[in-house]
Amino acid sequence: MRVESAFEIIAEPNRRAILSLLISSQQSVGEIERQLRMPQTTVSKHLRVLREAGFVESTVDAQRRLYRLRPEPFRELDVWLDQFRRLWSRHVDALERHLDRMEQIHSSTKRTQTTRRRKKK
Amino acid sequence: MRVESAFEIIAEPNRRAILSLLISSQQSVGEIERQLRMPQTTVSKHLRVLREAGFVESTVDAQRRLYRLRPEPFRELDVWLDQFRRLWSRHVDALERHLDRMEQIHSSTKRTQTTRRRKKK
DNA sequence: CGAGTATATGCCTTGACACGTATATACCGT
DNA sequence: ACGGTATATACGTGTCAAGGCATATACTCG
Repeated sequence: MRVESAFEIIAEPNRRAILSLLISSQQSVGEIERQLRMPQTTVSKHLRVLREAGFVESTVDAQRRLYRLRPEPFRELDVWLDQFRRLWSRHVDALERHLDRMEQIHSSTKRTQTTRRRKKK
Repeated sequence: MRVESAFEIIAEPNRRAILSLLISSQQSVGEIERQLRMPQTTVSKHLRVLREAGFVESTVDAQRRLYRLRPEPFRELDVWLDQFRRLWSRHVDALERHLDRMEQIHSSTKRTQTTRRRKKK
């Protein structure tokens, strides 16, 4: 059982689809299979990978297994991504400043129904 | 030039290392090479992938190329991850409720230096 | 122009992984 | 206990990408 990083896990499109499916509520393998039009063995294998990586957990319900999300690995991803958050917020600020200036420049002329910018906090 | 999803790009550990390096400031290929102790061709190839995926951009400085981060792909990742954000905040809430109850139960007994929970919004 | 430096690219090998097919395991209702 | 349903696993195969090595390109300085 290899220890793969959360990043490698979510690199696979089908796995991301499964994860997104599970947001609404827990699902059985068969339900996932039908909704994603994916062979059962494929679904089961991806679920295994997801389970071993901690993205999902399952409980037994008769002959079904119900899979649901677990938060931890998502947190890990978020922590990593957080390093870069300054990056795009800075960028958005710059964009807003730019738009504000444009608005200012044109404010004397025609006042169109431009959506109001909210002021920076 | 294949169009790979941002997820596949960041699945590679060396690429994540490069991205993290570039947070502080733009760097030349040689600087990256030295800091990450990675062969130059490897660095160049990863940079190519990162550039084609929009994670970085470069400018020419004599015979050097300076690479710096671009925000867009990170945004895309954040948007995806955002779907799951309810998940772990819900989880934290549940934990807080639990701890609150524990505190309540033990409030009559010993009042330890447990870090105060902030009240839920 | 020639040597040196910085970076990019092409080819090849190897390993990982996603998928299909077949099969095993487990639980249900009758 | 048996047939049916639900899920997991084993094996073989094709694909693709990362890395090593060699080489190409481009710029600089003397």
